[in-house]
Order: sequence, then structure tokens, then C-alpha cells
Amino acid sequence: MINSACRLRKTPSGTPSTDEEVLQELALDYPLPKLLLEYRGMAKLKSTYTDKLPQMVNRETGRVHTSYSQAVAVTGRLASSDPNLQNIPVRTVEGRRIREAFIAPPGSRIVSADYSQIELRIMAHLSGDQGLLRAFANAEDIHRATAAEVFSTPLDAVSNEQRRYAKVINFGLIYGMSAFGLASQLNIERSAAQQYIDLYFMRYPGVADYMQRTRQQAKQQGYVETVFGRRLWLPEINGGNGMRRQAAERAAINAPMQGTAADLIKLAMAAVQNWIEREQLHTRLIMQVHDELVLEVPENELALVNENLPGLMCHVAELKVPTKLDWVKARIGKRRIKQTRCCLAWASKNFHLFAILVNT
DNA sequence: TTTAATGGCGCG
DNA sequence: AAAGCGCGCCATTAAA
Repeated sequence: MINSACRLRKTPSGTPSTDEEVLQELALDYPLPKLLLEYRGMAKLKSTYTDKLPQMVNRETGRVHTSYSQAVAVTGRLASSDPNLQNIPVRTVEGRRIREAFIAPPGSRIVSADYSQIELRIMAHLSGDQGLLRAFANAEDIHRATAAEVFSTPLDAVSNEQRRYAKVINFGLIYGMSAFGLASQLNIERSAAQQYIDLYFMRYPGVADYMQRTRQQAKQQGYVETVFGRRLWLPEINGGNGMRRQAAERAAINAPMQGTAADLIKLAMAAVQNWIEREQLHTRLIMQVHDELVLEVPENELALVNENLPGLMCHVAELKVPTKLDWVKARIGKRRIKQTRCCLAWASKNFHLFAILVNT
């Protein structure tokens, strides 16, 4: 079935890979891969969300309740399970229909607030790079600013493609991506990718220094730290297995940024909950999604929450850059909800409708 | 029936 | 040989 022309890549165990990237490529030449991708997408939504979530509605509360593990993720993040509510779909139109099933009870609204570009801000703080600090101090669109630097272009002359490139570079930096990774991500030559990386580090020398220092420190100490001092130990950073050592190096680059972000959101959770109790509000902090807090807010407390949440979340620590929220607002505003009980009683109906849609 | 490994994919 | 960090959960397959 999978002839040699279709075997674009192998999995670690040696079998032909059929992941999304491979299938997208094959879809250029054959009709089947596209269908398969569509099927997989729908099957994923159905099996993981529409079939499962309604089964997990608690009989007493009428809601789904997740569990958060505090000592699972090595970077200090929380991990959500049974069900995982930190991976509810949002990136596609079909997926967002799942998310729409999550609603507030009558008289309340869902409010969610997430930190804007938090890991890049932390990279600016940790590296102390002047260009990056200035961009954030000036509240610039950071990907646009990066594109302007890398492509030596005025800010307002940055093209969409240039911004897209810069965005991939920025994310790649956080994850310790190589020229090879950048090339495959942007579908360009590896030498071109290397040039972009070199150019980036010339424009942001503080970041280059920081990356270098971090690797070195990891090798000497055997661990890296967040801004608040939580450590990630890297036993394989000096090991003999090249592949694992390189993976450890990437983890060393990423952990201070992902981990500091995790520290900040935990401080924010405490700050927000303390404020709610101090003010004796009926607002509830109901979820955390890594850089985002989700609250259920009675309508008569909406103004107060919208007014105070940014300050509470953004002043848990003073970094070398300002922290900012992407947005704070009531979600699902238009939909008039006439329903008894709360949240997922109604939601399960939505899930059911969706399941039928998928089945047909 | 349960457990473990694998490939794949949802999110930040 | 792999090539981008951190998770949890699904279906499938094989083995206990």
C-alpha cells in the first residue's frame, strides 16, 4: 500500500511515517492522503472530546472536573488529566465547536485572560538583550520587530511573509531549534535557514550570549534554573549518547523560559484567588492553561474583574520587560443561554449534536 | 481483561 | 540517526 515513492520518512522504529506533515506532502500527488487527514481530524475530535467529555460530567455538580498534577511536568507546569482540559481544541473551525460546549451558567460569563508572548518576554528578561528589551518596552508587535531587524526593513514595511518567518524563528529559539528544523519549518534550504539564524544573533547579540551561557551552565552544573530558582536537572547533558545529549541541550534552553512562565502563572493564581476571597466575590477561578486563567464571573462582577485582573496577573513579579495580557473579556457573550443547572448539563447536549454531525 | 509500546495529534 | 520544548489521550497491536 505504501510504496517506496510514498515513504517520505520513517518513524523511530523504522516503519513508514504517515503523520500530518508526510500526508500533506503526499496529498500533492495523490487524492487519498487528504481524505485520510480529514478522517483523522474528525476521528480525533470524536473519540477524544465528543464521545468522552459528556461521560465525565459529575452527577452532583453537573460539570466536568479536571485533575491538576503539580509534580509531573519537569518544567514546573501543571498537568491536567481525567479529562485533560488543557488541550480543548481551538485552532480549527471544527475544533472550536467543541470549545463552544463549555459555557457559564445563566447570569455568569466565562472570562479568560492569557499572558501575551510570555516566553519571549522572559527570554528578553533572562538575556537582557537591549534590542528585545526595547521592542517590548515600546509595546511593539514582537514578530514584526524581529522581522524588521532580520530583514533590515522599516517596521511598517515588513511583509506578511517576513513576519511569518520571524514568528517561526522566535518560537524556534524558545525550543532550541536548529537550522535544520528552521529549514524544514519554513520549507527553505538549510543554508538559508542558517543565514537567518546568524542574522538574528547578530541583531540580538544578548540572546546569542544567553543561549551560549545557558548551554555552558547546564554542562557545568548539570541543571538550569528559572528566574525563581526552580531547577531542572539534566543528567544526560554530558552523556555519551549524542541524540539524547542534544535533546538535553534543547531542554536546557527551553526550561528556564517555559519554567519561569509556569512560576508566574502560579503566582498569578494565588494572587487572583486571594483577591477573590479578600473582596468576597462570587467569581470563581476555574481553570489554568499554562499561560492563561479562566474564570467564571457573575455578570454583576464583570466590570470589577475586567478592571482588576490585568493588574493582579501582571504585577506578580517585576521583570526587565512589562508583562501584558492578550485580552480579558467575557466569552460567549451573544449566545443567550436559557438553561437550568450549570455548565456541562447543557454542554453535553452540544456534544451530542456534534457527535451526530461527525457520524453522518 | 489488563498492560505496555507505538504512532499520532489535541493544547500551550 | 535525528533534526522543536512540555504535556495527556486516542486507537491499534502484541503480549501477559
